[in-house]
Amino acid sequence: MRGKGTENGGSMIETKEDIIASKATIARLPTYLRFLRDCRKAGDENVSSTRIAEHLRLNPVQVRKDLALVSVSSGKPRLGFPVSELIESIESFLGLRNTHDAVLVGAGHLGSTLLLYDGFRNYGLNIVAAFDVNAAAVGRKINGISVLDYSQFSATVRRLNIKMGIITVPKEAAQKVADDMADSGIRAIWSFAPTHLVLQEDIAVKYEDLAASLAVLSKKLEDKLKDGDTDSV
Amino acid sequence: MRGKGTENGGSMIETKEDIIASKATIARLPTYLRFLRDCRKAGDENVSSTRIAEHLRLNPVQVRKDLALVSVSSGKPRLGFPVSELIESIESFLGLRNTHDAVLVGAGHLGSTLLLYDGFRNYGLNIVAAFDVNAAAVGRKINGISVLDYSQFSATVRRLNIKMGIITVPKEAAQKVADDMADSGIRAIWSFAPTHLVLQEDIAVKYEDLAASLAVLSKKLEDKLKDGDTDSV
DNA sequence: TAGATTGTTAATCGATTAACAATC
DNA sequence: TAGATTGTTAATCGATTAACAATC
Repeated sequence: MRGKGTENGGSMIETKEDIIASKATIARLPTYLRFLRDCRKAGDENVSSTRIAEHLRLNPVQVRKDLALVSVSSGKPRLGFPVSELIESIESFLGLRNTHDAVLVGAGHLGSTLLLYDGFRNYGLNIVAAFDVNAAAVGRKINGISVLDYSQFSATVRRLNIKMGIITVPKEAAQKVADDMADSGIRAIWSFAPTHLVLQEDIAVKYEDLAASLAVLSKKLEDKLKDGDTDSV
Repeated sequence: MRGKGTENGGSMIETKEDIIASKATIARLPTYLRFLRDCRKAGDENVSSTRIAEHLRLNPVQVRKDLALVSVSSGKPRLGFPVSELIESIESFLGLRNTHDAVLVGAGHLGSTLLLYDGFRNYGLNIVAAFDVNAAAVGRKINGISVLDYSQFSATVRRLNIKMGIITVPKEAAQKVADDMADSGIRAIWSFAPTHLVLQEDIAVKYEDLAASLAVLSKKLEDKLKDGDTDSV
C-alpha cells in the first residue's frame, strides 16, 4: 500500500511524480489521457491496455509498461484499469494538476489564437498576461487577457513570479525574447517561432515547429505517392 | 560519381530520395535546413558538422551520419560541407522542392492564422482552398485563399487531385472530416484537432498536438522546479 | 607538414516487442 | 472453472555515441 520512496517524506497524496519516465513514454501519456477522458465521458469505469493500444495503434505491452510506470493502483486481470484513477495518476505525473501561470509574448494572429483557446486549462495552463511591442496591439483585451507593452515584461514576470513563457513573435525577435524570459526567471519556454533558441541548459524549451512538422509530412506523402506508383504498375 | 541505385532509371537529377532514413533523422533534417539557410544568408560557403552540432546541441557524429545519408556530395576534411548543395540535398530528400497543393478545413481562428502565414511556401506547401460549414466564414477570402462551403469539399478535392489536407476544426468534427478527406483521395493529413484519428494505414497523418506539447513542457517544468529545490537546500 | 574534419566500424545505450507465469 | 488481462523477465531491435583511420 505504501509508495516505494520512503525517504521522500513530503506529500501525503500518493503519486509517482518522481519516477523517471523516458521521453517516449512522456510523449505518449497525454495521448492516453485524452482517450481516457473520452472513456470517462462515455461512462466506462474500467479500460484495458489492450483497448487503449488498439485505439491508438500501439503495442499493448508498451501501453501496460507506460501505465505501470505512472499508475498508483495496478490494473486488474479481466477488468483492466480504473479509468478515473488512471486519469488522476497521469495528470499528477505530468504536473497538470498544478496550475502553471504563464505569459505570452507576441499578440499577433497566432498569439491571439492561443489566447482565445480555452482548452489549455485542461492541461493546467493559465495565461495571466500577454505582451507586444506593437502599439496597436497594446491595451487590447483578448479573451479577458490584457495585452501589455513589452517594456513592462520583465518587471511583471518577476513580480508575479511567472515560470512559463510562450513565444509567438517573428523569428527575428525570438532569441531576444527568450533571453529576456531567462533573465526574468522563466524556466520553461514554449516557442512557436521557427528558429532554434540558444539558452542555458537549465531552461526547458519545447518547440512547436510547424515547418518541421510539415516537412515530415511532406516526406511521408512523397514516399506514399512513390509506393503507390510501384504498387499500381 | 553515380548513384547507387542503378535499377532506378527515372530522374537525371542526382538525389537520394529513395534512401531510408529513420524517423529521428527525418525530424532533425528540417532543423539542419533552417540553420543552413541562415548560414547561406550570412554568406557562408561551407559549414562543418561540428558547427551545426554545437549550435543545435547535438552530437557531431550524429549530424555527420544524418548528412551523409541525404547529401549528394560528401563533406571535405577541414572545410566541411558546401552549404548550398546541402540545402538542395535536404530539400530534395524531404520532397520540399515539389510543391504540394493542399486544402484546409476549418476557417476559424487557427485555420485563418495558418492561411495568413506565408512561411510554409518555403516548405513547398500551397494551400489552394479552405472550407467551412459556417455560413459566416464561407465566401470570405483570407490571404487570397477562398473559403468555400464544405458541401463542395469532396468534389473540389477530387477535381483538383489534391493529396494533402489540413484539419483545423473542433475535435468533435475532426473524424468526419478525416474520413471525407480519405474518401476524396487525400493521402496526407496534418491535423490540429486535439483528438486521435482512426484511419486506414495508407493515409499519412501528422498530429500537431498542442495540448500534448504543453503536457511535456509542464512535466519538464515540474522536474526543473523540483531539482531547483534540492539544489538550493 | 600539422591538424581539423570527414566517414565508418564497433560498442553502448535505450526502447520496443516477445514470451510466459500469475491472477482475478 | 476458463480465459482475458495483468506485470515482468528476456530477446530483439534501433538509434546514439565512441574510437580511429583517411584526407584535404
